[in-house]
Order: sequence, then C-alpha cells, then structure tokens
Amino acid sequence: MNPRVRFAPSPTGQLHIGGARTALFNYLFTRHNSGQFLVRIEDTDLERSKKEYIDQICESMTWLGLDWDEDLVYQSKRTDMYQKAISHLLDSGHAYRCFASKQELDKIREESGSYSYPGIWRDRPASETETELEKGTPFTIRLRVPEGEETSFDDLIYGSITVSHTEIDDFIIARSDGSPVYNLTNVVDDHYMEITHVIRGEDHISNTPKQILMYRAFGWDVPTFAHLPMILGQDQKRLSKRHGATGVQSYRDEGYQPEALLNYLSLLGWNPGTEEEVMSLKEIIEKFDFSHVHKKGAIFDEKKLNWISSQHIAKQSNEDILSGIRQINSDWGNSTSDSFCMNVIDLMKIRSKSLTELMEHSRYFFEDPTCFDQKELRKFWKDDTCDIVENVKTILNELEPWDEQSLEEKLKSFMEENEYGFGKVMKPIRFSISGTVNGPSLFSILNLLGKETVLRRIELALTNF
RNA sequence: GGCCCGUUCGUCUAGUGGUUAGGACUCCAGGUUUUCAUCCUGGCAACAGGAGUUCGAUUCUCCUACGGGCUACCA
Repeated sequence: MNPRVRFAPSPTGQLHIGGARTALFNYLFTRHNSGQFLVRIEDTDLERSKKEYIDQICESMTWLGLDWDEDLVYQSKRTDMYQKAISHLLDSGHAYRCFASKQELDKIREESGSYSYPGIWRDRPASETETELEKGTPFTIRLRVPEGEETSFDDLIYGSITVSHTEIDDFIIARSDGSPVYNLTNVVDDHYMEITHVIRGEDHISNTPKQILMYRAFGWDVPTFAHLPMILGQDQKRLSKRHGATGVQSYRDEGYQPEALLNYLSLLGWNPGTEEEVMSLKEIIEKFDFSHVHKKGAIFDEKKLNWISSQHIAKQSNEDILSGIRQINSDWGNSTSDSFCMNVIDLMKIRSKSLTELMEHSRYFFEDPTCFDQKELRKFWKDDTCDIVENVKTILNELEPWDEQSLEEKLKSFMEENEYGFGKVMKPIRFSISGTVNGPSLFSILNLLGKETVLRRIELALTNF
C-alpha cells in the first residue's frame, strides 16, 4: 500500500526550520514510496491563527519545492466532523461530561500535589449529569481511559514505547465552549484523511498513547508513527524564535537556495548510508529511509549550512543561479545583458556561499566603485604607483584586440620588462577597478568590463588616490 | 515532582562484541593561485561515569549523572 502522510502546521507564525524539516521528512518518505503528501492547516486556535500565516507557509513550501498532492485541509472547516465524533464517543460511553470548573480543578491539584485529573466525574450517576445539564453548568468532555492497562506502539524511529494508563488521566477532548482539542482533531482528521504514517516531531511522543486510545475508542485502525528528533539551537534547546532567524523566509532572503537548505536539513538526524553529503533533492528522495534516521536531537549549525550552500551554488548552472537571483531582485543586472550577467556569475559562484553574497561581491561589474577603503589603499599605493598605473593605462588604451589572452600577455610582458612584481601592478589596478583587493582573475575582470569602463575607472583612481 | 526519550571529536555523523574508533563542517599548517575563493595534502579533536555479562565491550544489561520532551479547557 502506498503511504499517505500529512504535514500539519498551525498558522501561528511563518514556516520555521523545524517545521520545514518535518515537512521534508514526510515528503522524502512518501516520494520515495510513491505515496501522497497532504497538508493540513491546524487552525483551531482562533486566537493565534492568522490567514496571512497560511499564505506564508504555503509560499515557503512552494519555494522549497515541497509540493503537496491534494487541496489543503482546514481544521476550521471541519467542526461538524469533530462534533459528530465527540457525540459518538459520548454515546458509546468512551467519553463523559465533566462539570468541574477550572478553578475547582486547580484547587484539587494544589491540595493533592498531583497534576493529573482525579476522575471526579468519571463515574457519577446519569441523574447528576442531568441535573447539571438542566442548570446549564458548563462542562468539558473527557475520554474515559481504560484502567489497569497500558498502551504501546512501535515507533519507526524510537522503537517500542509503552506507557501505563496510570500515567494518562482522563484528558479533555472538548472544551467547555464545545470546541475540540488538538488530540481529538488530529485523530479524527488523520483517520478521515486516510493517513497511514504520522511523521512528526519527537515532542509529540507523549501525545501518541492518548491518540492511540482515541483510535481504539472509535474502533479505527491506528496509523504507523515516526517521531523525528528535535532540531536544537546552540544552547541545546529546541530551536525557536529566541535563536534568531529561524523562519524559512529569512533563509530565502539571505540567498540560500531551496535545494541547499533542504540538503542541509536532511542531514540533521539522517544520513544516506554513504559518506555523500552534497545531494540534490532527487538524490535524497532516492536514498531516504527511516532506518538511517536516528534519535538524538541535532544542533543547527550555520557554518555547515554555508558550506552545503556554497557547494550547491558552485555546482549549479549559471542560468539557474541567474533565475534564483532574479527571484530575490528582479532588477539585478538589468543594465546589461543576460550573457554578461552569466559571465559574472561564472566568475563569482565559486566564491559565494549565498546568492546575496554573490550579488554583493559583484556590484563592481555593474557600477563604478565609489567606496574605497583608504586604510587598505595605503598598504600598496606607494609613491611610484601612479606612474605605474599611468603606464598600464597607456598600454590598455592601445590594446587590440581586447580579450583575456591579450590582456594577460601584454600586462605580463609589461611587468617583466620593468621587473615589477605582480602585486606592485595588479593590486593597484584591481583596487582601482573593483574597489577591493579580492576577487576573480584580474584579466577576466578587465576583459568582461571592457576597455571603456576600465579606462574610465583607472582615470578616476588616478585623480582621486 | 511524575512519565517518556536521548548521550561517539566543538558541531553534523559512521559504527550493532575484536577497528590505529572512519567521514564531513569549523579551526590550524603547507601546496596551487597576481589577490581572495576554489581545489589538494596534512594536523588538532570523541565513545558521559560506574558496575556487571563476556576471553574481549563504543557496541548487550543495570545504576548514576547530564540533556531534552510531555505533564494546559495551546497545537
């Protein structure tokens, strides 16, 4: 049977790294096994759920390339379904009404020192329930957890987990306003959506026995569970907003490629069983397998992300990089031709860890540099530098044809004739042209920029420095 | 507090009774390069601790320590 899985974000914020990882592993598993990948919006918390977040989450998913198979499922549109399920449980005796107020319960908790619900309405006679109902006392609905038993399940990642029912109190499945809680909606939805594998974060392990109890109460098949280890911040705590930029969108804005981000995320808690690390999404799908997912939480390391990212950029075609850049800034390089842009990309991609870095470091290809580091300048701009640069200018002015090979030949012979070292000539020229002492081969830069631009910039430098 | 889960270099990880404990990132040193980056070579660096089981434990069992998660009329 082909698996059906779902990613179920609650729209209380943008898609964050942890959510993206959960979505990714669902996606990898189901694409590897030719199954379906669904997305369900868990928007039952009306207070915190926002429409704009739903849009943002979908946008991020699309950007990442995690395409889902059917229409989005909104929990807010399925209240009838939940109500029916709750009444069913009430009718079958698997659930009961609890008229204890929150204050009352808090008091009991405080006095007993126990956190769990003491079952005070579990076995009241029907007449008492009738009386409270008539009085209009607000009530919650709780699941009647079978006593003296235990519930266990086989987690695809954590193995067998068993919890005694003494540890599970009669938890609430419907609030006093009648609305269903997470554990109920989750089970009902997963059942009706025909989900075969529930793949989610490890923080849900303790919810799982409760949910299994509900499947049993309904008489439904229990899906297979796979809990993923957490992604942690540098402080070993679960990655959250406290750790800074954790939204997928911010990584997009910083110029990371979706495939690179996904590649890095896939390596957090999983390995392909080989020593390969830089992989395309397609390759990861082919190799993905739960047996290589492990249990320990993994700290998110931006340094390694940067490395993966630079590897992806270096491997990518110039065309793809250009379109990636244009997604960030649609105007980039529009003052020139696309082929010029791709020449720039070709020179710069090997030395960039993100698209934004590539864009920043290649500004001088499109506009004359205006900002020069004087401190840096003084290191190599000596008394005789102006004369040298003047001579180079003359040579370049007479150079014909203007191509990389001629540039290299002429400049090298100039240096040899005058017994100048490379640094003495190249550094000032490079700095005049680009405003920096770093970058690709100077001959390539000169060639790409063209005679007119080069001479103009040298002239500018000569008058200013 | 209770319950559940985890623990190999700083980080991501390989490893399932016998290995010089392997790789990657970071960092350091060298080489290549006009510079920077890339690339290449080399280096630093780990089995949380203690008891067992065993001829032999990183690998199996138990205990301790540490870390994380859950314990809501949040999801």
